[in-house]
Amino acid sequence: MSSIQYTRKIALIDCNSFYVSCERLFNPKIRKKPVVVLSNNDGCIISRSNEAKALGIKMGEPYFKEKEIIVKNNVQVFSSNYSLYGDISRRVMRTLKRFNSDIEIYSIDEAFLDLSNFSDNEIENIGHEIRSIVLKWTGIPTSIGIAKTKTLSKVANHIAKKKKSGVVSLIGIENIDPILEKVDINDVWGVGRQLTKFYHQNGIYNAKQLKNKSNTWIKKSSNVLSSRTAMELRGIPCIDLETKNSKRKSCVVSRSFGKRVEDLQELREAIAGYSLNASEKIRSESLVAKAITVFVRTSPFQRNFGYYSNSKTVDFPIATNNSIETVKVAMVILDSIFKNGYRYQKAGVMLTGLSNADGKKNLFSSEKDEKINSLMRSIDNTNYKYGRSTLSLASAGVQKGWNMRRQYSSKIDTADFYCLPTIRA
DNA sequence: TCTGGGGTCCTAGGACCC
DNA sequence: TCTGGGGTCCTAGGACCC
Repeated sequence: MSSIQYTRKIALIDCNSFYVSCERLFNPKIRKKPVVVLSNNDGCIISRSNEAKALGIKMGEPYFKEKEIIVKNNVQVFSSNYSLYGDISRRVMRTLKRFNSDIEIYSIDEAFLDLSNFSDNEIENIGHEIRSIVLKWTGIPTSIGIAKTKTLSKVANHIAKKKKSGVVSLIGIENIDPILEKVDINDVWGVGRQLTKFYHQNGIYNAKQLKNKSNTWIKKSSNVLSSRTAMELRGIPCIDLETKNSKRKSCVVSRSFGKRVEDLQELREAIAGYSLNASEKIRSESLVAKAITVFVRTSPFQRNFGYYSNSKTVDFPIATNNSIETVKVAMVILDSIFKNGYRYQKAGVMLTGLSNADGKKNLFSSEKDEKINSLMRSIDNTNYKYGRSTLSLASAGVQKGWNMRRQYSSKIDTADFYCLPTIRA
């Protein structure tokens, strides 16, 4: 029996220590050294090189808690540089698309790729080919897991990360139970902290045990999502590849402040800026929002000054993406939830109920709307040409004493001509 | 001193309707 | 005194993901 088989095959391609790898691209001196990248505001550690992991530096830990290890071991530290990472990500995704246009870009550093059109016997080689081409063309190392379902390809990827070859395929393996038995339940895609606790209470500690549990029990004692996970572990596809770039349903812009903010005027500047930002984002995707939410809060970690957190949502009379309108409503909301005497740590704006903007005329459309729309377009164009926030509204402020900290930025921006690094051939 | 940001989906419960 | 049953829609909050 050597007939050629074409079973369903989903690959999960995951960039290794993605942010660290991006920084290393332009800085060969840190290639073999321990490196970490910090979250916005230099708050937490969100990417670690293998050398940093080996030192015991934990994912998601506050930077200040790991500072001692970092200093002692001369770990290289970077503030996050999202325009750089976004640009490198697009290059990686573009490269992947050459293998199949049926791709789901799952996050900045991960994509699912349908490889069903390759035969079972050649699939592992294809995996190696993808990996080496991505490395050659973008400089980014990846791990690749291939299996019949997305959940299983996550499992395969998890194993691939620990292998030198970086590629693991579960295609054509008759009995995968021995493999699943070695996968902790909390490493299964879709099983977080709460579910892990629940499964442990019920004697389920690894992926094999979940796979062999009855669906009715899972659905009854948990929910449909959990039973889908179990089905997928059995090789039955329940979660489709989402290859169509479907439009998002909400848009959030929020930041922690570089220092605590107590003054309403400063909060107003911040919220106005976030509103502008969010409006611009949804305009660029031709969306309009049905409602806007504003939230403010003090630090949940330092309650000695009292804790306060509040938010409020207001519907627009007519769905909009107009900055002037979003800022105006946001200011009204902020004034209504602001309370004096607190040290605010974070605030944000959320645009929800997004839908397509095109051709949305209604009874109340007017010439004035047209003028505003064209004003928005010219703001967007100018900002696109001359850099972010060239044109803004006065309410967004210019001082921005609350702006986030980015002490360790590599200042590399592949989208900004003046930041372009030079590369030797 | 210092603890990120941006998403999705599901469920329970309330409001409302007939 | 007696106080149904079933449906839809919306929202808040929780859990999960990266």
